[in-house]
Amino acid sequence: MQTFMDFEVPALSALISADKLQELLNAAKPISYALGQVIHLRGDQKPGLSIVRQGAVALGTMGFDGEERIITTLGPGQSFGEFTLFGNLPRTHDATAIEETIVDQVSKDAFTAFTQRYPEVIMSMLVATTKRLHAVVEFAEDLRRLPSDVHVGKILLSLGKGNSPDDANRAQDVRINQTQLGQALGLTRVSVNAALAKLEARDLIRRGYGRIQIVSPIALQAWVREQSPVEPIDG
Amino acid sequence: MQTFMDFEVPALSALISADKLQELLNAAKPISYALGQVIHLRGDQKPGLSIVRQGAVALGTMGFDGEERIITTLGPGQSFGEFTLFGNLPRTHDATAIEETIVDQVSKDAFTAFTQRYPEVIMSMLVATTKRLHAVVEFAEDLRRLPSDVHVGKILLSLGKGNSPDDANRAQDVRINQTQLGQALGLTRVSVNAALAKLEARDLIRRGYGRIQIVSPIALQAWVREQSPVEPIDG
DNA sequence: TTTATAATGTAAAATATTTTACATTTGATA
DNA sequence: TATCAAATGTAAAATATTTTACATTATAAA
Repeated sequence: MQTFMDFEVPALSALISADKLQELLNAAKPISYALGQVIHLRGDQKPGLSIVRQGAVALGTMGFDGEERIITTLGPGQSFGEFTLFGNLPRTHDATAIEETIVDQVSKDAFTAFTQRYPEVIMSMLVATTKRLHAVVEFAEDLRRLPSDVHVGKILLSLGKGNSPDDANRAQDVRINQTQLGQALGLTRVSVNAALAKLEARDLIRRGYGRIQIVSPIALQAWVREQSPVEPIDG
Repeated sequence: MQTFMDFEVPALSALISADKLQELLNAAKPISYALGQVIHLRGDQKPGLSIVRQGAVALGTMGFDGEERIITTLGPGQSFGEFTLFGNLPRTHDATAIEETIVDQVSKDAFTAFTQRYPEVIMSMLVATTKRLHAVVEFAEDLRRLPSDVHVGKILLSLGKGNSPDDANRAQDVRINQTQLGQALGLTRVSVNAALAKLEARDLIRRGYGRIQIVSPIALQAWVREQSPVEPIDG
């Protein structure tokens, strides 16, 4: 599923074995949501883990203008709500179904029972959370230090990685529009377009409709490194 | 100890009981560092948990100009290196002793043995890591969305919180200089000063030498909320 | 194919931020 | 106290980014 922050939410199946995951799902309550239906809002108190079974969920926050800024979208197998479970925090983002969606809702008690039965799951969660923390720390660093064109290039690389098999020399398509890219980076569409124009002038990317082609991932990466004050660490 | 990112590193003593912590320290190797001595550099591979016993350690990264950008400073009882333990990542920041310092170095093996003996420690780490993740996610959001004066005000509040007893109406001193504040927020000193001048014009703060006085935390907080597109969630 | 919508490309004016420069103030310390 | 280094205050020019506006292009749907 397409995400456009450079910290991805790992699918639960990457953290928990299939049979354990099934057991967890058995303890969950499936709830259906129509397209556009709100699942919960930022600030909501009810803790629990939400696992997308079918469809897609957008996580974001609403701005002054009443417009939703989407941070990431989650597909089948992906989950959200960890902050409410482990951080004792209210929901940190609005969640909206952007398709016909079924979400398996695991209560905090059910999840606690599950981890008591399989304590090793906690370590898996810790590893995943640590990696996410690292990715976000680096992202925050980039927000503060990178010029916009370099940052645009860098995030394109991270978005491209998930797509095709890793042939770093072959051109790669990233399906994202410039408005979304701007929201991810804290820039307007106009600035994103200008940044992309600069990259295009160097023949590193090509602008398309709802997509951007990375001409050569390896070349783009080399240029980004050259422009970065700090050597990137791959998560 | 003074930190100036809004995600603080909790002291280990907040996560582990005193006797267990002592046991962990017994398995550690104390190493002394002189003022200015480098403990490790970003990218270094050797995993392990480092616990400050005495003195102070600055974490940061070096820019093009060769100047260190300090992200946080750690004092006695605080630790660093979790990314290498749980994320299997190299060191993500340069660490430098900024006083005569002793660091207890716990090897990865020693730490693994410790968590096997006390599995509940893993949950404590997960809770702490989740809270830090949440704080950094919100911080990244602020970097993208808040005008500089609002962001400066917000970070002052978070820095002030750690100081005096919580009398939200009494004036509060934050000991930080404008250059450091700028590094934390991705702004230059000149911009920070301009932002502070705006806040001062509203009588929300007063600028000092190496410090900033929050005239009334409650008033500053109200103003920050008013200017923020999203209601803050307190971690 | 036609039409409507979404998305892009770009220019110009308005703001915001950085860069550069220099004077002043503060605090530490000789 | 006198001196020095660190930190602040501020102005002006140079850049970068946003805002606003409008034309063009691409895609999906009728």
